[in-house]
Amino acid sequence: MSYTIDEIKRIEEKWQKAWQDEKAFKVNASPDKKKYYVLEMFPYPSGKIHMGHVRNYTIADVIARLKMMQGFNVLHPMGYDAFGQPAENAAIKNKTDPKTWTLQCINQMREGLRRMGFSYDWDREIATCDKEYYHWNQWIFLKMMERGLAYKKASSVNWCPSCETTLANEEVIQGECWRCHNKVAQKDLEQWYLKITDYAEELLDDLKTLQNWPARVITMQENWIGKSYGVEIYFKVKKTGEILPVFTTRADTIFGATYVVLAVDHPLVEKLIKEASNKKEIESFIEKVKNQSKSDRVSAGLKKEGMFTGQYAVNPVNKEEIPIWIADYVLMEYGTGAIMAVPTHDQRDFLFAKEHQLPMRIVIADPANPDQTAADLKQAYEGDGIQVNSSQFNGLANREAIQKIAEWMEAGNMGKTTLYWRLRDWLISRQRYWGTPIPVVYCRQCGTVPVPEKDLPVELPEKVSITGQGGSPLASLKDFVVTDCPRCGNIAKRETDTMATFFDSSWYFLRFCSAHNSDEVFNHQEAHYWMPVDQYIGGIEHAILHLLYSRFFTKFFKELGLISFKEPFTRLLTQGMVLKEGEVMSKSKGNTVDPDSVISQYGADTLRLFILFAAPPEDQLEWNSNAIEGSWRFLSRVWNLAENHYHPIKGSSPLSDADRALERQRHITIKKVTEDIERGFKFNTAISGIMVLVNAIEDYAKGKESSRINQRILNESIKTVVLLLAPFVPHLCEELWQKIGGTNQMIARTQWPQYAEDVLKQDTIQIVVQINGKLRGKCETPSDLGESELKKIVLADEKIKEYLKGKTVKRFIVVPNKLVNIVIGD
RNA sequence: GGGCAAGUGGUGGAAUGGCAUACACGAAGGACUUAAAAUCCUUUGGCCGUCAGGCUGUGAGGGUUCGACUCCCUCCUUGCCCACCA
Repeated sequence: MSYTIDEIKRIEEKWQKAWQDEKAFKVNASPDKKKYYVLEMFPYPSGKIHMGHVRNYTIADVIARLKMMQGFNVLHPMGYDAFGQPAENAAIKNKTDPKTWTLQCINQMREGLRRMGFSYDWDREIATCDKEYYHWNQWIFLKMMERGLAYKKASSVNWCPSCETTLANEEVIQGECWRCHNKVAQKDLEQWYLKITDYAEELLDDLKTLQNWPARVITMQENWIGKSYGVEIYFKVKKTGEILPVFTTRADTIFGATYVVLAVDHPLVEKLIKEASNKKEIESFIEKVKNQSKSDRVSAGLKKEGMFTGQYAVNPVNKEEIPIWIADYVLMEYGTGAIMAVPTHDQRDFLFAKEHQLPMRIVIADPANPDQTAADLKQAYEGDGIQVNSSQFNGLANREAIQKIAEWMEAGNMGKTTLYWRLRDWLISRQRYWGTPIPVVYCRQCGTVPVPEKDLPVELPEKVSITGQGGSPLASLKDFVVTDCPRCGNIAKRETDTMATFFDSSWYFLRFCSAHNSDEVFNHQEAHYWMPVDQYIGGIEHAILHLLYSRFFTKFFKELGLISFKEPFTRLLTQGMVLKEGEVMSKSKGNTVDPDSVISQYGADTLRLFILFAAPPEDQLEWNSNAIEGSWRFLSRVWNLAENHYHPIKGSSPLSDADRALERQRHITIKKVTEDIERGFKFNTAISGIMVLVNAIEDYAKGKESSRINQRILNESIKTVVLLLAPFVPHLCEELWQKIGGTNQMIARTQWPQYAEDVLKQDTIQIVVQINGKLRGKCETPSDLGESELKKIVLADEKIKEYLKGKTVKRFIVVPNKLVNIVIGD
């Protein structure tokens, strides 16, 4: 048979069917076998799979298949993150309902995944919109409620006017909605939160244990959690004596505080401006700032607006009376919502002070500019220096003073050292239909009552008409809303908000361990066997959102005693984006390449090989429709080798140099491919290594190296190529293995090839000779020579002699079995 | 404004202290063919040279080293993340 697309299609369909019929990748927890759990971030089912999915899942599949061949019991499941707003939008657009639309997308997606030949245990397939799944969302929510971790509070929240729903802080990217990119507004609402802040310390500390996570993901999470040590300093309102705490990380600058600024929504503001002569003016300023969206505030940039309240505060360290202002650049969400302003040493304060002609005083002398005065400053000096104008602390290095001043203030009740976190509680209620109903009932007598576990799941009503106009459609469904109070039996109202879909995806990796268990959230033994996930693979865009939430849920399950580990994902790989003409492939840009069209032209194997070969997995990948030809050509050469040059024989014959060289190349390649994948996911160089071996086999088979061909060596080499390629291009390799493997066993269940160190060794090697660091020649020498013998051979080399004529050898540097460098002078 | 990553042929990329450009794409020339496609062979960083070979070369500049794409410092450019976080 020749290598044609029709033949490839036939082979790929044949093996996809065989894997499916035989449930080739179905696994069970068996404690006597070593396990390996490979997981990719499950897709949102929005239609067909795209190139990003292909890349993500191909990487995972190679790892899964390699581990299988290495004898591990490999769990490699797949499911769908199926709740969420796009389904509602699509339902409106296509005049259908979200469930119908979603299930149809799932079917399309599953077919796309099947066509790629991924090694999933399809018996564990889950979709979060199934009530068998969201039942357990509700159960988890109840457990959190029991422990006070799920609670409802009124607060200013992020509100996306276009999605008409609330958003978590993590879903606001640069002031915009992560999904629709519209500006996010602030709104006062009563909403459900999860107390992720209770876990801030643990979430931060345990990042240290994640040795095999990309450093930048760790850094992003650290910054997001944002632990900062500082001092809460007790200023006093002069007139009333009320305490006004401000937070600072720079206690060393306390003597330079020349005014105090409050956020416009600070609780004290109303009182402070009560008797102000320009009260009306101040109030209208407050209104204006309150109505600004976050992104407006940021884009307003350096211009800082504010007003004087007419009141003064007393600085506890020197009893100085300084004015109290309100301004747009101080945020109620962080610290105490009030700051001491030190314009000489904080750029924001500096700009504000210039704008409003407020006084300044230098308290940290810039060592490069020790005599400058506040009037000389063109900008705030934020660097280190020596304390000045700071009473008894004068002369201290400011780094030291931070600590000393904090202790002194604490001792004198002027303040206390404090810890502030940037992390906020997670807002999880959404005013949308297509999500998990929050299992809570509101009763006039009993208040907020959780739905009892035995009444779960609270089912999401179906065939609901969605308008997309304000609020959850659930609120208008009388049958849903009106219920009996589980506690007193009187008539009561159901909660009509649904859960954010990030709730669903925060624990799905545990559900895969017991995918269809209807009695419990997951089985303890099964989770104990499979978890944690050994290798997790997905996009960097989830560096904070999903990966932080999942870590939080895992810590919560540990507290419940359901699991015994602290972190869900041992190793994390974040794959790069797929680009076309330098831009990210996306539907909105219209620059997508449909995997299906590539498959019908070249087959899934070529697509898989190309996407792994074109770039390292963490880098961006530029789609090049020419370059894919190279992958096709390579596979056809492998095919021809197996078809035309593999001939079973019996017995063996002595080896020539050319035979030994090929055999050595075979072992080198096994070593390289195994290490490239395992040590750094270097699929691109692993593949290039196999290409090198194929090139060598072709030369050998064509008689380029020697006129005599040793068929046994040739056969071994071809077999090795097919085995090494099996994780990358599984369909082709299954087919070739059937022809040359000499067994009926699937290649997926065949042992990964081994290499022998002694075959890698060479009797003679080439030593690179440098003179003063420049390449000047090469010498054939026996391996493992000592310095003196090596020196003898190298210095006897004719060419080297030429270079050394009339010079003195000053040093002779040897890198064993590799290189010598002769340092010469005149 | 802060943080992180990256910068290597015409292109994707390889080499992480020791032969710069593996592997592939593209291009050029050749073989086969009536012709084309496919396939195979050869060449392919730049400059000089008929060859042998020489010089030069990894964003720019400096440093460390016998030796630097690799380590350190300064700068430039690009990408990503965070951002009035006190």
